Amino acid sequence: MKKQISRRDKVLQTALKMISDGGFHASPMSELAAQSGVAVGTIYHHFESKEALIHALYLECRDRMTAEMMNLLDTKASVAKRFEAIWHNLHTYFMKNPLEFSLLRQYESSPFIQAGTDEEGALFGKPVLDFLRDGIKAGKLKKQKLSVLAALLFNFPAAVASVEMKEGKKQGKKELQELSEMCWASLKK
Amino acid sequence: MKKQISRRDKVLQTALKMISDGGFHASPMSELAAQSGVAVGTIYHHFESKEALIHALYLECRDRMTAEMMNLLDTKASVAKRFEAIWHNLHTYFMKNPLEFSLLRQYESSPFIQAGTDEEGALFGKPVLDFLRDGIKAGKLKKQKLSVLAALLFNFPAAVASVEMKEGKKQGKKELQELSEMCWASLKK
Amino acid sequence: MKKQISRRDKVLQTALKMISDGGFHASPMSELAAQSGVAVGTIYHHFESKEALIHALYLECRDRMTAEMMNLLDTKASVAKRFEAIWHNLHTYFMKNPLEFSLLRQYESSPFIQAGTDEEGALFGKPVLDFLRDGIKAGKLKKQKLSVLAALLFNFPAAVASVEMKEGKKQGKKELQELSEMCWASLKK
Amino acid sequence: MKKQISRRDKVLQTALKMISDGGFHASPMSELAAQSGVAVGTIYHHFESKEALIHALYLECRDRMTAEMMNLLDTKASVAKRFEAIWHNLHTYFMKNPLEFSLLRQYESSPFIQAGTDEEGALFGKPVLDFLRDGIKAGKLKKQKLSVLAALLFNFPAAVASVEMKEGKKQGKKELQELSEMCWASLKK
DNA sequence: TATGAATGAGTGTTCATTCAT
DNA sequence: AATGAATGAACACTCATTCAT
Repeated sequence: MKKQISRRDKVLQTALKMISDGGFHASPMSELAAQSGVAVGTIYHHFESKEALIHALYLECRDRMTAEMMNLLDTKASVAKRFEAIWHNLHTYFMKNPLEFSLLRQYESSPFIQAGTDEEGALFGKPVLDFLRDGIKAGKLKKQKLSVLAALLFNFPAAVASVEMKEGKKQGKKELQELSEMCWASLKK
Repeated sequence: MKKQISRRDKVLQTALKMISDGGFHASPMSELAAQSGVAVGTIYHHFESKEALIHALYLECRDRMTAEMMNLLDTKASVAKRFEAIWHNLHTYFMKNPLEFSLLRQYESSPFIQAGTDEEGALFGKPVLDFLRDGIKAGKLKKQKLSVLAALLFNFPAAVASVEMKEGKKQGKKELQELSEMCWASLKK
Repeated sequence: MKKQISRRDKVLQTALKMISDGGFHASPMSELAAQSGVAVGTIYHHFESKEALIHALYLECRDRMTAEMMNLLDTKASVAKRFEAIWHNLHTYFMKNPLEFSLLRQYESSPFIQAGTDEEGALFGKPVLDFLRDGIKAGKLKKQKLSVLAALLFNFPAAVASVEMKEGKKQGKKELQELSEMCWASLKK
Repeated sequence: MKKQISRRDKVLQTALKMISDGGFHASPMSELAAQSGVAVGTIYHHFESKEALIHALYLECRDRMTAEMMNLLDTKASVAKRFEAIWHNLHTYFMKNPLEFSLLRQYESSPFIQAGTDEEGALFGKPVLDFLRDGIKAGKLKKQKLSVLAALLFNFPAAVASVEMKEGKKQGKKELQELSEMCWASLKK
């Protein structure tokens, strides 16, 4: 039982690394198998196809991201405070998990697979969407479409993290705080 | 002479369509040749490799985008006014050129090739960067790194356009105006 | 287990035939696969590349040639006697294995690959080189460089066999005996 | 008129270099044209096909070799003396013209083209064959087939030169003289 | 479950040759 | 003669997937 989980997870973990490094198409199943220490056939016992494997990986990352965003969130704090916390959580997640970040971005911007993505509310999980919905309803956030606000909430810190990674230079605490405030300035009513 | 240009351009045009539709890897050279109405060898006469072809395509899109952003810009207008114009120009470019938009996003978020991209000032051409630089110097824009401001300026309308396309529903004029202002609220000092 | 060996050997055998007939470059992998009754991918499962396959084939032929040369050799006979036996063995090998002979000559005179060839003593295996070395030491063979003597020992019967094949007419026993003696007259001290 | 000759010769000269370096198949016509400073089409004005070009090149080399072999030959000297002169001439030709040597060997041992080779007496031109024929008739050379003697006369110094080139080390004068005598010991009656 | 040899359609790329200029 | 853009069949090699063990 433990072996099964371990194998499946090892494959996903290796896949994350390979795909982040070189993209979907530079990650052949044979190589994935070799680096994971399992046989090719074994991967096909756990995932129906390469596409299914990648989709599973995407879902895992997405869920981890959502979980991280809501981490340690004081549900009684003001929308502004919670927004700030979420923003930093998200940015931190990106910076601490560059592989997952890379995968999420690749997946989002690729015409690879489109079906199934918007099934469950796209990019963010329910908790985040609820936060945004409530914020609008409470008159604290701009009255734009939920999907638009969500996209902005994702892309703002993503753009920042992307630049930091590309330039190999992290933002200072002060700049980061300001960036969080800039994003808030944009979305708040 | 005319034929040469025409062939090269036809290939680039077809490539844009194919790649936007299905991604880099769903665009075989043989198919590209067939759809372009030229022989495979002819493509290799104009581009050293598939990679070179895609890079050339990316550069063309990038330059067109930059040109569109600065279109009809009143250089004497205030930074706020010019910002607004640029924002709308960019958003309009995305909406009117979904193929180029898709390619730009794919290229940016792909681990495909990284070298050579940041050579010439990355995402935007010089005119746009000059505008941002001047805005900071004049105290009208936030004092953040140029590359960060540029990334935000790109990703904000991109996120909006992306949602519009995904949902197949254009934003209303009023919403769009507000979104432009939201972005400005974020970057202005 | 048996199947594996059989497949690999079938490929090598077919390759020998094809390459001897038409040369390296008239032997496409696809055709080799077809004539071997295996899939293209299967060849690549056994050999890293076409070059590797050819090199493996060369090494096999070389080893078979060396083995044939030393066949039934009376180690107590005089150098002259053993030389004669070796010469005839080699000539016989050439005549009985025209495909291998052709491949060896092609490989030797081709600028195809040079590295790795002289690693193990070049053209002949150790037993033959030992015979020559001992012959020199015993004062029975000319005091020339080992590699030169080896080259002569190879090329003399090779030249003879080559003419026989080209003209489609085998040498008579008497002529052959004289040719062997001619070669000995050349190398003996 | 001068231009024509010059162009044709430049092409042949470049082809000799390219083919010696990398073989027939690593010498594309386009590259040959580029390195020769002419257009591809121009080559096809002078040679019917790549094969024809290579054959022309082979014939030129063969004729130069024959001419060199008979260079400064004292027609009144003994067969032995003339043999020695021819042997050294041939060896010198090989060493001084490694490109032509390489080409001749490649051509000879390749199943590339076979027809047309034995048309005119194969490897050597008439003067050399006449010398051998006369030597046999005069009872000074072994009574073997002309083609066999010719093959031996070619391959002996060729083998020597080949080793010298492979090992990057020329033979000393004394060794060379002995080698010439070894060859003579082999062929003389 | 696990294995990995086998498959073969599909990929990027090459290159001898042609032909309009 | 000379040019070189254009052609497209042919090539070496890849890789998602299957299946007998």
